Amino acid sequence: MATSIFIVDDHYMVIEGIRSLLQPEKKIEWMGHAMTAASCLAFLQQEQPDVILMDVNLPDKSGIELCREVKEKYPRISIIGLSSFNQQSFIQKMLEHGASGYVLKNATREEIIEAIEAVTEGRKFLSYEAAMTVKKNEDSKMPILTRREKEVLTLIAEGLTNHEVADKLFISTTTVDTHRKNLLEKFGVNNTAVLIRLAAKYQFI
Amino acid sequence: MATSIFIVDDHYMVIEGIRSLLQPEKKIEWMGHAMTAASCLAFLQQEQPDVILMDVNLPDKSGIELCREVKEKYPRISIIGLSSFNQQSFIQKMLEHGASGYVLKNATREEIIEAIEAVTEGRKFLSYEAAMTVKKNEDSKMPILTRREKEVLTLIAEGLTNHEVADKLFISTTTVDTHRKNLLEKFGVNNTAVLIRLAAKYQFI
DNA sequence: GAAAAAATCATGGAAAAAGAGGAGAGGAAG
DNA sequence: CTTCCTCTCCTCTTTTTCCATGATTTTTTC
Repeated sequence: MATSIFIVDDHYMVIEGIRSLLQPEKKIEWMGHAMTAASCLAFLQQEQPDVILMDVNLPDKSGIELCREVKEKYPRISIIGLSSFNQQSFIQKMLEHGASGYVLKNATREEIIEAIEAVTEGRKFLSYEAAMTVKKNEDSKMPILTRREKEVLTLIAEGLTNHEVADKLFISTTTVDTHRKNLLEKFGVNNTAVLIRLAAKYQFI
Repeated sequence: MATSIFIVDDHYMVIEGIRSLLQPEKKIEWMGHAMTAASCLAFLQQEQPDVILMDVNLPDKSGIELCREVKEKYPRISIIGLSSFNQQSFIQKMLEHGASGYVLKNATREEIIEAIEAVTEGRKFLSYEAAMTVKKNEDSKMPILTRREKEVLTLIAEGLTNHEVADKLFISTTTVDTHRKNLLEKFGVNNTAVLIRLAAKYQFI
């Protein structure tokens, strides 16, 4: 029995690429595609595929949100996340919201087919590189910040001085100074410039 | 006479998608693809296509850099930038480094073909949305920096103090201070934190 | 070749951040 | 109950940045 699949991605080239890759595969039946979350949901009211390949970045809604909604209404459908960049947080969130797998857009034909097979059998599938990213980022230099440190960091990035941050958070200037020093230490840097650069890199701000 | 094209993109699905889209087109001859800047340059030593479709994000080198290199060695080749997100600075930089056009990855088949036709005729082609982005951002707040200002900004972002920057550039500390002040003024901010945040946003660093 | 822009340097002062060190209160986890 | 973490607060010194103002030389641009 063939596995029916549907794809949601706002990039025409990617849709076409996947279709072309899966064309010769007899075990896979192409049901169509949607370029927005809305049209995906509209389609699902008519027909339900076995598997949805879903981009994490959609124009009208995040793939993470769509993932949650689809799983809520149609729990039988397996969802495979699809992303061009290996952002660990997205991967994590897709899986938390019911996705069964994750493949990167530079995946090979074999990898996609393997992912589809895996999820139809109820297994999870993380493409090698995505798995590596999860791993790499875990032991990378990205520091773990406390709630307060994130608040302070955000305000620093907005240009507030220690004194202004202190006023805003109703704490002492010296406390802000301590948080700031801890931030510098956690990031392994010694001034605001590099702190903000890394914070931007790690998407804290 | 057919136009020969080559594609550089690290996403297999995109390569496959474009190939599939251009397959029926008789006027276009598919020469092959590369997934890294290095293999692209290696290919070009053997054969030169008329047009290269080039992703701005490559694993080993930025598309902007590759663009510059290719145009330097093979000025006859037209380059079309390819990107999934419409970041104005990338578009701008690709064009500054010799690209003749720019299409987004959600472009339609017609748009890609039109882009290829345009550049072979020596015209520039910016896909509608990309053009909109350029326009929108042109009258945005992105400041225009001088060569020296960019150098100073980069070093500040690396964590160097005015004194250290001065030593590195063989200029006086007061000169660095002046450049720094001008940077703050051009960005319309009043401290390093916001300066670096915006610099990161505008891809200066 | 004149005008504009960029790069260079300076003085002096106020504000802010960085560096070092210490310390107490409260909560979570073992 | 103790240990660890987070958040809080403090002093003191040094370094760095920010602000105001002005000026000379070199390079671009028209």
